[in-house]
Amino acid sequence: MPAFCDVALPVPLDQTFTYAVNGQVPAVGARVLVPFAGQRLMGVVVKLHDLAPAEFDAKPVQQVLDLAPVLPGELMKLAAWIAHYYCAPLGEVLRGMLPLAAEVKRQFLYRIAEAGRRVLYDGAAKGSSRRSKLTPEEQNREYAVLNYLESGEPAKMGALRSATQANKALLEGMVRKKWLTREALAEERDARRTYRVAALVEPEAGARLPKLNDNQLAVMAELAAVGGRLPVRDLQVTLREAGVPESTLGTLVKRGLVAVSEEAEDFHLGGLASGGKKHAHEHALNEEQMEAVGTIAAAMEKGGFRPHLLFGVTGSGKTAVYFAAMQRALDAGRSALLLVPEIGLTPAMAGQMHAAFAGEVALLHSQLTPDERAEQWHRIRRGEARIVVGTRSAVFAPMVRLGLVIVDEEHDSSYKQEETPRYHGRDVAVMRAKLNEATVVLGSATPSLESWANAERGRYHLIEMHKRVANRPLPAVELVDMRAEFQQVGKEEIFSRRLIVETQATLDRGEQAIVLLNRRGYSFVVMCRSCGEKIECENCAISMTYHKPVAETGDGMAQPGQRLECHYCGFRRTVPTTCPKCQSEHLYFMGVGSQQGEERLQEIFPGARIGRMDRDTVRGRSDMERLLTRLHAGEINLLVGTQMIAKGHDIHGVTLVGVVGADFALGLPDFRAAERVFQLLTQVSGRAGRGELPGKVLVQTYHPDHYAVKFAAEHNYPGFVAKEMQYRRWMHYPPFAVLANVIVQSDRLEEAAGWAATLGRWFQKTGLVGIKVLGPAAAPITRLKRIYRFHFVLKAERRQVLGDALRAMMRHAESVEIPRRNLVVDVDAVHLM
DNA sequence: AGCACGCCGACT
DNA sequence: GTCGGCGTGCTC
Repeated sequence: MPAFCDVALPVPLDQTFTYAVNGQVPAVGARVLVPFAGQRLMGVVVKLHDLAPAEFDAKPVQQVLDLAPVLPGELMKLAAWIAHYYCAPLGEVLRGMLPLAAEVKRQFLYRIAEAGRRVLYDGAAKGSSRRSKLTPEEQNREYAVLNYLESGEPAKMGALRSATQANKALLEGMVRKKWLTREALAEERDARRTYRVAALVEPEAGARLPKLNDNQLAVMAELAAVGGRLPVRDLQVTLREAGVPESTLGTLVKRGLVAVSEEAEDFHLGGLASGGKKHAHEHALNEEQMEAVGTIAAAMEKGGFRPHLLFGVTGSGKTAVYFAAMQRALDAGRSALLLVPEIGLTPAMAGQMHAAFAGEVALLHSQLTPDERAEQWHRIRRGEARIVVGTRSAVFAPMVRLGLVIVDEEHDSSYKQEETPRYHGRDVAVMRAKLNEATVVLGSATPSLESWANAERGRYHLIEMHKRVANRPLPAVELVDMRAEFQQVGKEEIFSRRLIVETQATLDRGEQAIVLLNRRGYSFVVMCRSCGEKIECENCAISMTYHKPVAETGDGMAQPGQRLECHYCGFRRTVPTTCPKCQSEHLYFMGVGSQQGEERLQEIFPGARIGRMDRDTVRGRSDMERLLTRLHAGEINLLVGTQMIAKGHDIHGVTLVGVVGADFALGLPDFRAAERVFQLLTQVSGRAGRGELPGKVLVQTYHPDHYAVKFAAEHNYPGFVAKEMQYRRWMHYPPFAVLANVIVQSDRLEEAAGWAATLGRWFQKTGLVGIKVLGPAAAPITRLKRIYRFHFVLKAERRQVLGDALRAMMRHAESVEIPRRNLVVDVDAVHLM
């Protein structure tokens, strides 16, 4: 029996902690409850051994939470790989893999202390309370709490709250005064939600039906009418309407005629689930699609790790290929995992999934409650759900016999997690497939340069689909030179005359148009004409965006009032009438956001039925669903929105796409700017002409000669990628180098600057071979959420060299006492902000 | 990250 | 002489 175990805990420390095994031996991959710095934490066992630690006494494990590992071996390996590759603490990686946060609820056990007893016995009149800042009522509650605990029996906060109305702050205050002691308690709870089902009990052969009264007969008849089974809550509704008392069901249960059992709650799909398209994978596939499916299926059959890049133009029917490939995986007795970008998990996709795979599907996305998430997780772990569709973190789904991993829109930057552990879902998916010896397919109409390079180097097998389904043509793209437009019109207008004419024509023909305006809000800069100052967030070095109040819309959706908002930290303030710096009244609102676009379109096209799709109008899952339903039904014929509208929606009536200000990013100092613009233009263009009628795209641009814009207009991905590769090669950027962004941050400017300088000197002195260090420099966003930030960019030709350099830097940072939390390491950073 | 522990000013 | 507010440092 091993004497010790190493446990990974969810703390930002690059180490595991050793505990003494105490009685039951936990398995590697099982959860344990351990004492840690006066707390009780849930951790995952990563190693069992007999090596007694020399420098400290290992405390005993408090409780073993799982007999068997919650995480199978390959997920433990994947976690270790992520921790190493992304320089992240293993415990934090593991925390991100488990949904079980929902199952371990942190709680405290309160007990009366000596001082508390004295207060209670010496009586309320005595001294200390007079000086208290608490209200008399709060003091009364404190006494109630002391009374409640007087017997010496400890109590949880829940019990104290219901008995005395004490809240957390009150109890914490009493602990501080030493009236109470507090003991951390982590409690496991069953995250499964269940509901009761009533079912008719099969009568024994030959048994005579016992005598029943009218009420009882009514219940039996109701159950028989629906096939013998009905959830109790539904049955009760019917009975209430029929005037049958609820107790009747109980009577029937007692008489053995009806049985009531607990069943796991099923996952609810949104309203589009049953309607609309069905059996996408049964549609006739065209030749290219068949070939793609064949290639993927052959790879699965051969077995082993086989990465593929599926490059298919927008509208080429990649989704149908995914469905068919997943069906092949099921047929082979394997399971399949489909990753989609954050916004890509549209209700339509969920509906198609359910139609195609019914009970085999588990959906994992950001809007599940912790309980729902845990439930899906368990269904997958038990092998009940063999088709899993989800966003980034679904890459950790505990699949049984995983045979196929698909990453849809693999270029999408939402696969990159922007907090620790800063992993890239696509790259983790590839590693996962490798560990599981599964086939992996990365799909996109605009593959990332990294993936394209991997295909060119022969590491990924390239599958191409050049044709749209039903031989539909790609839309014609026309560039509108906004510099010429300005010269001709003589003033700055949001929409060009060309776009207005085309939009009008489209609406007149009874077709639909969408307009991309890739900024939220009304105006994204508020500037003072007197002093040139832009209004910045109090917490961040970021311009605040003006949001205009909107009159109450018909559907009862209340809109927030007039305000300035920081899109990074969420800080809001009222709109000043004078410049905060110089008191001048000449404040100008500049930059057009989607909200202003909508308003302007309403003025130009008063008859149009306009809808807006951005993070302000689409907050919950149902918002998106409602908007898409109205769009499909033609209730909306002109949609304006941010890049949200560019992602994957399949709306057949759309024949015109207008693009406004999407090339703005080309002016930014970001080596991926061209790639981003190309992807956005291509993706949004792909929304046009997906139905019977051909589509058209108008791109308003100030950079009509830029290669990203020109190649996007020609639907020429190979052309774009060739040019962009050249540039990346010259500049030693990915995919010709690997890169990491290192941020040094502190709420004190001098501290952050000092640490950055210290590290800068170390880099210089150490002279790492094979590494190029840029910096230290102020980060592009110098202050974020009240924290000052400096950064370095590290580039290397070899992955190994980069990792070694980062780890050496982290060791040095530790030796000069730069706290770990003030050092952010972002390997393969997508945004260098 | 939390959470103890300890130092210090405010108030009786 | 207490209370409680916050900065510092450690966690198997």
